[in-house]
Amino acid sequence: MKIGAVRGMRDILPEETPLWQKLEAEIRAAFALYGYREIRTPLVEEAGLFARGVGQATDLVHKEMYVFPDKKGLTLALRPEATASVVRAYIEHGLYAKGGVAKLYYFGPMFRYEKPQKGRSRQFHQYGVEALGSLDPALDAEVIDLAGYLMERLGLPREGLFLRINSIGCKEDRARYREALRDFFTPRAEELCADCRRRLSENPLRILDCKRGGCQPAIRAAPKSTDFLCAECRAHFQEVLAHLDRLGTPYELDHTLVRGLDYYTRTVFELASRDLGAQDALLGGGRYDDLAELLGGPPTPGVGFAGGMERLVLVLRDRAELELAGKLDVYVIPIGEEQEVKRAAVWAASQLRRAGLAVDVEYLGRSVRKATQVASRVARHALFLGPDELAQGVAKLKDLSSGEERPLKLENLGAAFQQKVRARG
RNA sequence: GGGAGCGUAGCUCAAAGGCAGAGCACUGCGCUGUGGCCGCAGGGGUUGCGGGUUCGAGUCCCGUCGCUCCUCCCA
Repeated sequence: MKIGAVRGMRDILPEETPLWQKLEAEIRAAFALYGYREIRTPLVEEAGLFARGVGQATDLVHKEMYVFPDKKGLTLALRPEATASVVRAYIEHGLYAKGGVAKLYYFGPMFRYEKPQKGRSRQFHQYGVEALGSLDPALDAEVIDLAGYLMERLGLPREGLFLRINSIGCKEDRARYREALRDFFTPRAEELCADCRRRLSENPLRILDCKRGGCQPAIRAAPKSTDFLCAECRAHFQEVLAHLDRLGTPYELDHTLVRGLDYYTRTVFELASRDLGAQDALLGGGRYDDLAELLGGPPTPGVGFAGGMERLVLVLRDRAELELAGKLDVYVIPIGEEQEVKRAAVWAASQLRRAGLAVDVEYLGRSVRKATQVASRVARHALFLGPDELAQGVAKLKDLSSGEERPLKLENLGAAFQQKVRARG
């Protein structure tokens, strides 16, 4: 092996790209139906955007971010997620001044320096939506409904999925809750793992995320964030759930769902698959009502989610009955060594392409038999062109499913082909 | 960051210290210029990389890189 792809980053080969294209098309279509329009932001941002927006203390920023200086000494970062970029662009271009709710969606690679495993790589691809400008709990519900609709549209059975939801309240609620957790866990510190004892001082919310068996009894007994919601946040959350009930969306209240990014407020949710391993979250999101202000813009509430393409591919690959082969219309096979013939073959291919047909030419000098065999695999028709045909001004067109073969005048070749094929129905 | 397993042909995998192999794929021939089946032949490899032990290493040891999975975290 001379040189290979960088660790945690992989090539998506032509075998797989049709599935990716199909998924992208479905996702775009679903987003469009819910009123979202695409935004494309740079892959590179000032590192400070994520430090401030996502949170300096989060794993994602202080452990997993690709950071590098540019030639002028600016500290740049490959984006580890897109919400901060989208909100930055929203502020920078004054999209709030256009009034209404800004509904934006994005698509593209993200970068996190992590140890690769199933469903987790260093360059991965996310799709996501952000709805900026409204506090309405109906919008939270709509975003969650969009996530559910997307999964339906992709053919993922509802039984294989589950929606976890929680509310972590506004900034003030969270401060009170954080203190309550600290008060609760401090006397029980011996029951917690080393990581959690560290979290106790840094960010007690994250203790709830711990998956270690030893910590579970304490976590189960811990106070719930929903018991610390102010009246407004409580009403907001209840209304979100009421909408979900009305929409017929099943969900599980999960008091340990806090998510790892600092900007989240109020509603947080995760849609996970029962068919994946340890990395089972297909998409996750929530509300982030303080983010725009934190990044120097006007106070603007927002809600959205992000999903992982690779995980979608993992779940969908096996059940892809999608006929994605994509055969050529014509495979042109020049016969013999004569340059005159070869030139005519290349010319014929060019003519057919201009008539809207997908065409390739035999370039490897394989035997006619072999070339025909290849043609039958990759194309619907073979077009034979040798010295005899050239002398008569024709080529022989063979239908590779029926075996039927007919001469085709080279003059006006594209039209002749269309006529021939249509005549047969 | 911690742990476990695995790296041999394009792909899937054999070779348990002694000649690096099979199936599939690829190319040619049987069939001179026409596919699907069958038969025959052929091309292919620094056994991930580097070191060590040994008369001899794909095999044992050390290191390194990569992959897979778990933990952690998250999409």
